[in-house]
Amino acid sequence: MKKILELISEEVQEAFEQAGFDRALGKVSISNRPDLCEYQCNGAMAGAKQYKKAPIMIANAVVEKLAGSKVFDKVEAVMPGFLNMNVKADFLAGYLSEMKADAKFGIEEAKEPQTIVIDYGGPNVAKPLHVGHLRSAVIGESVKRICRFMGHEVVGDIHLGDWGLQMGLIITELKERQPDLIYFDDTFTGDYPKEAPFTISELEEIYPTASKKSKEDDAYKEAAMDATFKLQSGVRGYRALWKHIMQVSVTDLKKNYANLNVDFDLWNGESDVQDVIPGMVAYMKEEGYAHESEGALVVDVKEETDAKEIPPCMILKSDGASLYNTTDLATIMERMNKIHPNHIIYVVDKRQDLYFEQVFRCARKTKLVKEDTRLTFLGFGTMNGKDGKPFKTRQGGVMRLEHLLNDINEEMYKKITDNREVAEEEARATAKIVALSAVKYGDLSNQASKDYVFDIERFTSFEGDTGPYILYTIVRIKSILNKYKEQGGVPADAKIQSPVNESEKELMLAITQFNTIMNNAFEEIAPHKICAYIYELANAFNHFYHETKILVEEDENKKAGFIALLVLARDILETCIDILGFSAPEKM
RNA sequence: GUGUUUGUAGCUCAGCUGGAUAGAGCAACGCCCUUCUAAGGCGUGGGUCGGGGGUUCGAAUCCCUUCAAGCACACCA
Repeated sequence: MKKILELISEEVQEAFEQAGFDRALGKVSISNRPDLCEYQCNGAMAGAKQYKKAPIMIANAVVEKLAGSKVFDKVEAVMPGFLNMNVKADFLAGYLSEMKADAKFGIEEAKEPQTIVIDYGGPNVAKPLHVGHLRSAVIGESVKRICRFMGHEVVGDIHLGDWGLQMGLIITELKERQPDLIYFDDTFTGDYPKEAPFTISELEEIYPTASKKSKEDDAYKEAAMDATFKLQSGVRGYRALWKHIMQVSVTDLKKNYANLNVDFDLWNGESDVQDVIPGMVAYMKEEGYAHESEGALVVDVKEETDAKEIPPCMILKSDGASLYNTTDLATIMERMNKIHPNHIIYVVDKRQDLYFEQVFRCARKTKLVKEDTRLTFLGFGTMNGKDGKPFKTRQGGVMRLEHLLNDINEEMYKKITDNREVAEEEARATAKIVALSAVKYGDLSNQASKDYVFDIERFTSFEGDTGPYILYTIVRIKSILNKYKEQGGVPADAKIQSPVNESEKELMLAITQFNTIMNNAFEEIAPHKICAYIYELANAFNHFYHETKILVEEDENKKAGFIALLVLARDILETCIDILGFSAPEKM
């Protein structure tokens, strides 16, 4: 269904045309002076030059044509030429009724659904997730849900760092510790054990140890590089160990991501494209895209319009080894072949901006992607501590994601039990739900591209622009609806009525924005717009709640109208938070 | 050095495809619970939109310039 602004604009555009002016001038927007009106149109001022008329003259002429409109309650021309209008109560009620009857509250799904791949620039295996992985997961998950809600096909790929030296390091360290493992016996031809010879916590300790040793000990580093080479050339025992590392890591990663309510359709990684790299490199050479430079194989990607020199995109290092670029390009090629995406969105740290610019240009130049395939770099900013510097533990180390989440759960639990008597188990469960809203809302309510300050105290507060405040509002609505049911009412049967007071009308107006907001959030890939919207909606509800006695209303018709509005408000709020990637409890 | 991003209230942030008096939240202060969750609501104070030019009937928003901070700049990812 049409957005309310479209409906209103059409009405005003018609009036502009009837008055002898260009239709296009009749575009209506939400009023930026809510004290004066609900909607405004500035077209009269924009058209003044073109028609050599004073703006107010044009505005007056349009007002005249709008007399008797079925949409507007009030239309007036104000100096110097603003058109101010309020909509009729029954028009508004009619619009909301339509929204309520629609499965997606008025959102029209894309007529030509696109296939969108989201690349989370995933974590490295065998390393615990840390706070740096939070944003990619949280933002990516939300972007995925926004796109899906708008009717597109989305494939989320975690894209693990599962190849290269880090794997060689782990294997080397394992060999130091357990040289007798059959994986290191070249003469062994039987089946390797199913169980990995290490646990996740050992693995998490092995990598940093090995990494440190390799920096201090050249022979060790040599050994690690050799192990990497053996792994990559397919030595059986090494491959088997690699599989164990992968299996143990991925199991752990899945558990951690599940706690964040984040999941991926594909658990691909760098290792998945190794087989296609030689073919891709050969292709780039044959077609003359790639050439040698300082011993390395590169593709030039600079353009005349560049304000600054963009270095070439390196395909192979001078020792012939592949690197991140190679893998990413090969991944693009594979995706084009297997998934045929219209659009690939990379949700990665914004510091990789230049790097991705190179990769994208290279992919276009070498025709790995079709001309109309969109490649988007959705770079996100750093998560800082209260001091404005990158978030660290109290000791100054990197904070593990698991610990961060535990801290917040704990904080939330404390708040919940401080506030009222709740059974232990229920308090824990509620704390977990609310804590997740705190983290995700805290992150998503900021523009993705900006750095932001992670402040547990602020995020977990029930006051202000926070996740818990949104949940509290939803729970409040649910509570009223439950009481209504206890009284014998059936919320689902209630019909929207015309608003009976100002705060109800304001709530209704806020609800009508859903369609516009979702479209904007999708177009601009901007989850923070949804946060801003639900905050406004929650405020509108709370205001209405305080002005209006709902359950004690004696006029049953009016009461049903309130209830219908609450049902719609709840559904839209819950839809929005679901799109943001969290949910509301029944009680809190 | 080059490029790039950011600079809005004491703090954390919206607003940036130009429109009327620049908005929220937190913090401060003051009201509102015999009434559907007061984990709430209402209100008050607080701003050279980094500075300076320009374009425009109109600029936080567009352009130029300047200052400050962050980040990036081919064999890491």
